[in-house]
Amino acid sequence: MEPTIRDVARLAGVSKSTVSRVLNNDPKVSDRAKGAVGDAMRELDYRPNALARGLSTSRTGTIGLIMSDITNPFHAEVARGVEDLAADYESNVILCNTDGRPTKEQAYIDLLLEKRVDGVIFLSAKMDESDVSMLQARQVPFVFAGRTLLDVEADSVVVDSVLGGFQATNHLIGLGHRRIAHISGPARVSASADRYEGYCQALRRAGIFIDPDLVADGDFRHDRGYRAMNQLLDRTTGMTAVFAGSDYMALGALEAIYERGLKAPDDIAVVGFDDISFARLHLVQLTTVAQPKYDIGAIAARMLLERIGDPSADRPPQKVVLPPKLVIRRTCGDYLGPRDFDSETHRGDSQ
Amino acid sequence: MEPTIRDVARLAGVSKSTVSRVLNNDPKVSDRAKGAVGDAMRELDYRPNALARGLSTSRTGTIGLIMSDITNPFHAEVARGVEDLAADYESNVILCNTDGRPTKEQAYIDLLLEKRVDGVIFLSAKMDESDVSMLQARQVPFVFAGRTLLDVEADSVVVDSVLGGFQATNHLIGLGHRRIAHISGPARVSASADRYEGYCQALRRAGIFIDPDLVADGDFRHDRGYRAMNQLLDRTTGMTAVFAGSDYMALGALEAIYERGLKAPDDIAVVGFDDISFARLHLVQLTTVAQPKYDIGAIAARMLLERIGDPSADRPPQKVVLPPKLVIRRTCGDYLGPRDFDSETHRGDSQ
DNA sequence: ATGAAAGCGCTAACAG
DNA sequence: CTGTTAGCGCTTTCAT
Repeated sequence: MEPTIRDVARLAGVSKSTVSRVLNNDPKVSDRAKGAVGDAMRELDYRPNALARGLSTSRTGTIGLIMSDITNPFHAEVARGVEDLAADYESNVILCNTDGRPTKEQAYIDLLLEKRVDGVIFLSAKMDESDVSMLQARQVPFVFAGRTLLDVEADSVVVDSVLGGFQATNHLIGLGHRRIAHISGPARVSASADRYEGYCQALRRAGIFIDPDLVADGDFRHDRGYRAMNQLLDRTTGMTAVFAGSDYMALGALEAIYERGLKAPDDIAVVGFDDISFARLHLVQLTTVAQPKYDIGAIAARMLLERIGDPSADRPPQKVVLPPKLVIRRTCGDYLGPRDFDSETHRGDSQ
Repeated sequence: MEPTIRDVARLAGVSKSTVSRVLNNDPKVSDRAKGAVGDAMRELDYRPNALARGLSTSRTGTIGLIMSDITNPFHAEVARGVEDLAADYESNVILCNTDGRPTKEQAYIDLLLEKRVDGVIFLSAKMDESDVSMLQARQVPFVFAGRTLLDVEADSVVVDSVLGGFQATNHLIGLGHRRIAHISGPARVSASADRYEGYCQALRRAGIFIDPDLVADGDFRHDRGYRAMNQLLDRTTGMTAVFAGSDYMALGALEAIYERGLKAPDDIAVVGFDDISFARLHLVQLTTVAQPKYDIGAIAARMLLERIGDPSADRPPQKVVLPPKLVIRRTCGDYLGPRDFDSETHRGDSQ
């Protein structure tokens, strides 16, 4: 059997309480006792039972991470940030893949509640539908990473997608493009709408007409990017650039472009969104709007763990907005107009 | 406060034991009692406390997943398999990123032991150094996914890397290539040695001299693939194909090839290993040896959970070897020689 | 079929 | 500074 606090106590010649005290390094224990207990622990290779401890403290040192799919590189990166920070706080994270299905999400929430996690982080994409009511009822803190639920009071950390869309589009405008297409993300996802909004803002500011024919619906995924680009190529004329709502779609768009014997950036300039690791490959060299993926996770985790740290401090929900960053690579081509200086600045930023 | 078994008992007018019995659906409870308890649970929105339960049963329904980095697409895919299967067994998985550092790994093992996980899955890459002695001492079952520890008796699931290396090289030989280079994986990783061994076997079988000048050292990563390819290009002559130990390195190799104005497959055919999602992109179309990533995780998890299921059954450690699968795409070019039929077969296999 | 009671391993007042 | 005593919420004999 595993040694318990009791065995340690007996071996060290003290009471369980004393052992417990050194375990939680209570200042008021004599050095003598501390030493004896330490020796005993080492000798027995004692390891406190987190279950028992959790049962009496009702803190488990575990948080849940609910996301649609860890296989998505973007999510994986965020998860990494969460995990690293949790480790700093001596907490563990339980992985929950929901595939975006509410049923699965609900089942996981139930499980996490049974395990008495200290809190949970939501990383799914949909802007509605998360049933956090159970968490609220049980007073389990939670934070949203990468999105917010408008009608729910909760911590959240997001990146400014409107700004990102603006940067991407504005960069294209700065390069001299006027007929700029957009391949949007899935409906019902706030990031989609925001990126489109940024696109519109940039166009408007430049006094460019927003042509509905220039926007095609996508869903963030590769295939739809490919199809959307083909539609655009078929239906519009004079298009010289496209801003895709995600890198995957931008990749799909590039394929469609190449398939027609066109070239990027010469014929069509392409800008993506996310900066997944493959965008960086020389083979691809995709200009894109980078999201601070790791930081999204790390900050979300920190917010959560801090709140767990002192539940008494009844601070209001915080909303952290992180800035995206334009990363200029090959697929958008070189600067054409007179504002070369600006362009250089951007380029500098991105390195 | 959270409702407990006691509250349920009181409300249902039965004893705690009875409630516990329906919780574990013990057959010998009257329907009457079962109904009353069920009602009470629903009314109170009762949710059993997994900590308390774990404390008395010493089963937590949680397993640990130790890997170097979830951000690696290959690992993420395996993790997904693990998680899905754990969910089927109503277990949760705790994510542990070690970055390959033994210190971190050790710290995590300690933590998992404190949390009293039912078992752990190792997914790191190094073939030595895992300190599983603590797990053995505590009788905590564990399995290795993607590798084995030679001197440790444990379950493991791996793919036949020798066969994979053979398939890749043999395919190239079938296409008429004779001077085939290899970019190896990191030393100390069994998969590296195995893939190289497969390469040698194929060459030997075809009666082709194994030229040391044709093999360059890599580390599975992109940059090293790029550098290794450049070295090969500089130092050797007549090379018409290269088998890279990983897709990332193959991608790097392709870059080096393109940079010199050469083409794949026309000038140099390239085959990778892993079949990460990007290999499939039209932009890349990398011929590669696919590993059943998801299955590796799923099978490892199933083995572990089955063993946890009945610890009494003292079955000997199992070693599952999964077959890799050659996926033929663009970077290896078309079949040149007379054995067109063979080639078609391969192509059929891969779809 | 059901209840009473003793634990599981730890923490947390409360005395001293 | 240290020990005693109750729990934390569940399972599990052992009676009945």
